[in-house]
Amino acid sequence: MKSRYGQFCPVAVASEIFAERWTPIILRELVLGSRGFNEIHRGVPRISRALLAKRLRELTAAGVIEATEGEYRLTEAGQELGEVVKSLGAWGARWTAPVQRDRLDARLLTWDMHRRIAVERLPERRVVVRFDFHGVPAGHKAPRTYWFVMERPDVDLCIIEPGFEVDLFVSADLASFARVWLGEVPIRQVVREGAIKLSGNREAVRDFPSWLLLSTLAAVPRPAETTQRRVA
Amino acid sequence: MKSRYGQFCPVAVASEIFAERWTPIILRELVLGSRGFNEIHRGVPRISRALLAKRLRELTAAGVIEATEGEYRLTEAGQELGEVVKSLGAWGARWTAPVQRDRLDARLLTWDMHRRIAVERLPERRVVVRFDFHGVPAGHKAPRTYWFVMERPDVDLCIIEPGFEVDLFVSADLASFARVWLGEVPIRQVVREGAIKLSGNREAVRDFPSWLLLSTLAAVPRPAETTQRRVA
DNA sequence: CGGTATCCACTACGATACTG
DNA sequence: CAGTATCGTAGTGGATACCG
Repeated sequence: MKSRYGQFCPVAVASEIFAERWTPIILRELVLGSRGFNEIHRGVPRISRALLAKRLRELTAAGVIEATEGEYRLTEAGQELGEVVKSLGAWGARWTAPVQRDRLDARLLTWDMHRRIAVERLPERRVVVRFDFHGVPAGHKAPRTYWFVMERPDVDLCIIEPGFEVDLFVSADLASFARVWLGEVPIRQVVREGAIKLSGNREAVRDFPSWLLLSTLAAVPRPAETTQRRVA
Repeated sequence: MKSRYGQFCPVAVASEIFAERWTPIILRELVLGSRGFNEIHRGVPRISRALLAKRLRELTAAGVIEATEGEYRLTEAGQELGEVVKSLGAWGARWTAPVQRDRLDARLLTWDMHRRIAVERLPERRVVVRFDFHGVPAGHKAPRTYWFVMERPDVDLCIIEPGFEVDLFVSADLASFARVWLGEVPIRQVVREGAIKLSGNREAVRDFPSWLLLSTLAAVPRPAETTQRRVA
């Protein structure tokens, strides 16, 4: 076992575990609650399955996760490393401009969103939402249409027509919706400006903004307007 | 500019900046106060100079550091990223066993140490300390002997005989000294056990343990004895 | 569902030498 | 001191196919 950095400094040792390609993003998935291999992969779709398996093995060997009964779980050490992932994310939310063309991916957005629905605010009956995203650069492989089938307490994400009647149609510019998701701009403002259009069942249109909890990073305070932020 | 991860998630965007090879360690040097190119390189000696220059350019482009008048400085964003470096280091101190054979490097240890001397506790006059490390695997290129020339408020690290009379001789097992440096074991205990030997001027022998401030990570609380820690 | 095996392409990196 | 230039290579990881 050769050390990448050859330093006994704990920053270097921790970096050998944490600062590998894809690893922070895999850990983010685990922090957000993914447990199965394919489930994790949905949150990191552009990693190859072979490499994902390798990274999971490495994290297991490092004692950050445990693999039992086909589930991956953060150990105690892993949960503390999860706090580092959160601070890194908070830094990104504060100091970068994450919504850029080559980063837009509707799969990821809907995958994240379906975990952040306030199920207790949903009506008792099943609610079906259909999303249509536009403003996606051509040549992108991700679908433009997604469905949420929400039946308390479950929220299922579909990429093929689920066959139920749709209660709410959401038609949105992908970049604008991503900015809403990240808390950079209030959803009602974007609806007013027309970059997000809601139609269908009257109550669903009215209540949808309250169902959607937004990213856990949406609440991160941003630097003052006067401070220079980065375009990275 | 193609995105590494193709995700607008701030964790991914921040990882594109932070979780690159060597970058956390370069940032650690900046956090600890290094400013010049060669100064930074002394704290990251195993990176090639070409790659260090490239990383510094990338960090500048990302707005994490600024290069002015031949000095690199953390920006406001960089200082906040420095907090992430510190938490990562704290995690490493808590959950890893950093002192392993292939990570020992006396250059790094002495380089870090010379920045952590309580100069205000030193005598008025110049004090010269000579370190001799043993227990280093053969084939290691780093010297075994180093000198600190301490003349308030400066502490100079030398790898060649500075020509002054030596006040204090420190002869130590490198691994043991590293453990002391990281706060894993008290210096007086290791001196008692014989893995560190102090000789020379009587007062210097007595006071040396109080001059040496230890790593900034030495004070990190470790998990309870009963909790499993990693050997990574 | 949850992976492994194989193969190949690339590129990031280290080594070395050189420059203002 | 503070880098740049050049070049060869090790190793990383993507693609594809296969398996229990």
